[in-house]
Amino acid sequence: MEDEESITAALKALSSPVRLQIMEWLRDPRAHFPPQRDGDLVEDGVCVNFITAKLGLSQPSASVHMKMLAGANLVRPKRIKQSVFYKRNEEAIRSLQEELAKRV
Amino acid sequence: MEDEESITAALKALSSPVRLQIMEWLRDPRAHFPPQRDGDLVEDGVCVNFITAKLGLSQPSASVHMKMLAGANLVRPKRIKQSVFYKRNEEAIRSLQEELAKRV
DNA sequence: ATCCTATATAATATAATTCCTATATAGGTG
DNA sequence: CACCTATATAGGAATTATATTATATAGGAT
Repeated sequence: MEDEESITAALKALSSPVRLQIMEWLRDPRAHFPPQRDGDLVEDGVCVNFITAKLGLSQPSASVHMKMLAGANLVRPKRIKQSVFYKRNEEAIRSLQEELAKRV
Repeated sequence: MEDEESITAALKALSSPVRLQIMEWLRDPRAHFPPQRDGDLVEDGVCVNFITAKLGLSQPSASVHMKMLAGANLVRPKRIKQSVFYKRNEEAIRSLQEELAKRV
């Protein structure tokens, strides 16, 4: 059971074409990103650096987008060495969809 | 199959607490709105006038919110006499949820 | 320590959202 | 027709979102 605030935060996070695109990419990291040295694409997540490059936005913009997705609990960050890797939070995503089915 | 634009439009429409609330009310109009003279709450939809009153916003603000929901195809307007009645578009809502399950 | 790479934060500009008041339009009623 | 009710549109103010460049911080490598 989520409160309305967390639901609208998640919906707002997803209502940007840029962030929706990121979420889609993260469903199948191996299909969309090159192999990484320091973290496994699937196990650990995708390095922000690669997401930034693929987006074609500035590094700070990408950083903020990822932070918003993380703030909505849709992805989770993991720091390895100097890099941050983002991975989908499947449980929270499922819970959002359930909550959405109840309310909308 | 919906295109990304219609999905993000729908998500944006739902990512406002006000509009999410409206969508919830419209799930069970009889539980949330008084009986109407000119149109059946369930068959025809809920009169904008009642939605406006329940929201506690100005009439133009309510009008714009409803227009956004309608623009995202989440509700459908029906004009009877001088009033407009809004009803959920269950098919489009289901289709959005399916599309969301595929992408997010 | 110095340098390099990766990410975050600050400052800023522009655009979009959300609300308001005032006004216009559309449709009935007397 | 004049008038009333219901809804939409226009214009404007405050807030939030999205992007940028410049700078700060964090961690490794030389």
